[in-house]
Amino acid sequence: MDADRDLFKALGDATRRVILDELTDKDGQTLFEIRGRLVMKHDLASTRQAISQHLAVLEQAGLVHTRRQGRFKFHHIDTSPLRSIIERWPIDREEPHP
Amino acid sequence: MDADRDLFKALGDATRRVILDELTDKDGQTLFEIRGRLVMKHDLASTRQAISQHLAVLEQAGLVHTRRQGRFKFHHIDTSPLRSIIERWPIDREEPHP
DNA sequence: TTGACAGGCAAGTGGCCACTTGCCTATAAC
DNA sequence: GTTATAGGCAAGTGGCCACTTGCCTGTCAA
Repeated sequence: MDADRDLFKALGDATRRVILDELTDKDGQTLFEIRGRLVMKHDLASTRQAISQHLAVLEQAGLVHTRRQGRFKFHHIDTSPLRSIIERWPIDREEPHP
Repeated sequence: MDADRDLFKALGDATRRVILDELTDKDGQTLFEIRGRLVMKHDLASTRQAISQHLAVLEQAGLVHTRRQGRFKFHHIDTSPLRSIIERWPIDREEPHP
């Protein structure tokens, strides 16, 4: 229940959106890989714990699926929940000359 | 700047999402019309002020445009900002048989 | 088996945000 | 003019949430 609440809550944070960006750029990263990218490319000095919690929120929203392998946990993006947004509020066709 | 911050903040509240639903159903409503619909159809006993503030947030996000006429102010939905979402994180093509 | 590495659990804290409350402006009907 | 209607401005408050902190579990190499 409350699937859209989880979805929009997940999208509501800027750091989580950047995480989705990085997973779009390179899917299947570990927590530490993601953290490295946030620091390098986005000057986001987040704690490991903070990012871990962000990933949990993204997973609950169905935007990220995880896969365990040994002591690694790989994170995979899934954009299909976003479809509910454009289905709920259809986007007007682009009109070339208004 | 921070256009997407405004956008996702606007979408982050359940009442605002219902307001977008109602404007999708019937565009160009006044504040009191919207309030009436929230009470009737969604059992949301919100104050006029609360809804007014919600509409301001939606307007700042570009999801709602307003038009004044006499003492009335009509609210029009604009879903085009939503396009940035699916452009940012492309939605995978639906695969009929995985 | 001992240490390093990848990740998890849980309590505490500070800031943002939704909502209320009270008062005010403007248009229109009587 | 007087009254009702439609909406606005601004300060105060409570709750949720991002983030930290401290400690713990599990995997692999040496």
